[in-house]
Amino acid sequence: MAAIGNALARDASVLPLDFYQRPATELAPALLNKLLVTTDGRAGRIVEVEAYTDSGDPASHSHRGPTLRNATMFGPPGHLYVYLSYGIHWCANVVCGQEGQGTAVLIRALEPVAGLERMREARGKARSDLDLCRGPARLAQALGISGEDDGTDLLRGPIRLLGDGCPPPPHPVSSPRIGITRATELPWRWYVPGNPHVSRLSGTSRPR
DNA sequence: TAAAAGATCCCCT
DNA sequence: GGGGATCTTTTAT
Repeated sequence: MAAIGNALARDASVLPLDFYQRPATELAPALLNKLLVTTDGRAGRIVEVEAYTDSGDPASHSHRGPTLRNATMFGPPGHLYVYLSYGIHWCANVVCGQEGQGTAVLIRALEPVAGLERMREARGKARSDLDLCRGPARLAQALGISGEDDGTDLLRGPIRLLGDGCPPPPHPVSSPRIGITRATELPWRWYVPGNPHVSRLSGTSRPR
């Protein structure tokens, strides 16, 4: 599409490896406004993220050490960790830090930028374009991300992360993480203030 | 072998 | 705004 075509032509920078080689709490706000792009032309701007740090974080999948499911999370940074949530929903994370550390950033919401027709097809239940990518499982469905994409190299594709030439917002907002039951006091969720595609504007995590 | 929990979404009121 | 769906992964017995 023209939108993504122009963005690629203006600044097609794939984010380099060292962009990912830092703590999740640093990478998370830096990911805001970056572009998640698929080879078939779907793209979204990241507007909401959450940091999950190493085994010291009781809410992180890496808390109890490596398992079959979270193996990608303990792999090299710059890769996509995709897992199945509640037995139904796929969610996508950006692996960061150092290999073996087990830290990643959950992508919670995107603003659709290109390939909206394909997103609408993939998200038949979305009642409006605002619901296409608002929520971690929704954006995965909209972009066609599933378990087959676990371990994808974000520098090579088929799913890639682009710099876009657009810096993070000058004043990203942080709040507690959503949907977890442990370490709910840590303000490790960041979002672009005022963006309607953010899943929840005032964030408080809900106990189950 | 069994049981419980889970980084959610959707529909209904 | 609230509750049910749904099933994989992990941990306990």
